[in-house]
Amino acid sequence: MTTLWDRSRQVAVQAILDTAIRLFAEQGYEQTTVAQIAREAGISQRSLFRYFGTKEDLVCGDQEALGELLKQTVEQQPAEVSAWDALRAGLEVILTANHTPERVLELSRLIFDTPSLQARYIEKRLRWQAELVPVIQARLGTGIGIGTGIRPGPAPDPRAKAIVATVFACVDTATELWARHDGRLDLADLYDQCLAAVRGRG
Amino acid sequence: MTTLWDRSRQVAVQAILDTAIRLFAEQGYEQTTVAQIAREAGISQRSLFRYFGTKEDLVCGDQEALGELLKQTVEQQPAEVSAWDALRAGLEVILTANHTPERVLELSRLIFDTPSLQARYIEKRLRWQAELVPVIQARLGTGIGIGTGIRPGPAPDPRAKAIVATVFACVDTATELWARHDGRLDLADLYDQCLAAVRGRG
DNA sequence: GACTAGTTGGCATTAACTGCCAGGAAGACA
DNA sequence: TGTCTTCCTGGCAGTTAATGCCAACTAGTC
Repeated sequence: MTTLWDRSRQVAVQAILDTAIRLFAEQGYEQTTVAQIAREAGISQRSLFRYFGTKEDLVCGDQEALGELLKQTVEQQPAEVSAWDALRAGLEVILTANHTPERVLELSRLIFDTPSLQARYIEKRLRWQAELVPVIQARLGTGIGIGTGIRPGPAPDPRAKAIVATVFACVDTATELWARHDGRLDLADLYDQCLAAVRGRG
Repeated sequence: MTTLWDRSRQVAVQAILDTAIRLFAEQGYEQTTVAQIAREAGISQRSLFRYFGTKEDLVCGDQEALGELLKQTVEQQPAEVSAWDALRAGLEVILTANHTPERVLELSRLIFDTPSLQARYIEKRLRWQAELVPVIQARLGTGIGIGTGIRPGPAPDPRAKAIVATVFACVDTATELWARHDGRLDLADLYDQCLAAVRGRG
């Protein structure tokens, strides 16, 4: 059941978010203070920090949910799907599950143009990666029988970690290019090109 | 000519660095304040911030020079060396040009255990990547003749960017694994394993 | 209509920085 | 050697993000 508190909270969150992104776009991220956002959104600074733990969360906040969605999608791919294809399927879902392309573009530009935001974004992304590694690890274990023995000792298997990191490197590369070209190119296309350049097929 | 000012500055920098890293290792990064570092290093807080622009620079500071070295090494590889091999050669140089392995290990652990440091470290690394992309781009242009046309218009070529990003993703993966295993594994070996997992050879 | 529980806003505080200015030490020059 | 310039240092005040605490408030409960 959706209580009035929930509703008014959602309204407040949306108002804060709209105000913040508008101000960031107008004056830049660093030049906008949290106090100003709170003032223009009609809320106290203290409450703003209760909704969004940090200023950076105003931009990269709702990525936790997205990460969860990504992980579940990858997990639910059929067993015969390769690790690469499973990850690709997950990314596909995230792309379409996103907000309006305009806002995504706006946020992407903001992130790639603001070093501190970029750092925070990467930090969140690293958490996605860490969660995905065991999923990919499992998928690798069943399918292949390479010499890289998976001993149950301290010997690590870097493959899953490397694959996940590479996929995200390509996503990043594609997204930055996409944002720098104002979204006129096809993001999935760019990603495929990146992966082709790396894996040498295509 | 090396003036006394230069010398005493180097001494001060070293003292600050030693104090900082010791304290970080003892109490953790977040739990250590800049005021404490300054006090124990016998310098004013104001001067500390003149030497190191930010607290994070105390850990990831001297990477600018390393980035330059990396770029030059890659650039100076013979023309017939592939992009991948050129990058690998550059990494090899950086590894050996590093400080003592103990300190590298200590710093790596610190970085991988502290989210904000990890993010900042990657941010610095992104700058290396950006500088390397044109170098790799040139190397790609001469050697290969794939259909991905390099038109001199707004159409971007994501290949170089993707390759560089992937190489660094593998470096990261290998370094983290290496640090987590207290440096008992061979870093170059781990890197090769990562790349093999990604490119599907080996 | 009272009671509980969750929410909000103000106040104080901390920690990372930054600008400003006075004082001091290094180096140049007579 | 004495002076003068130049650069460096330290202290102080101020800004900004972020956190803890407490009093006032308000939605949901009985």
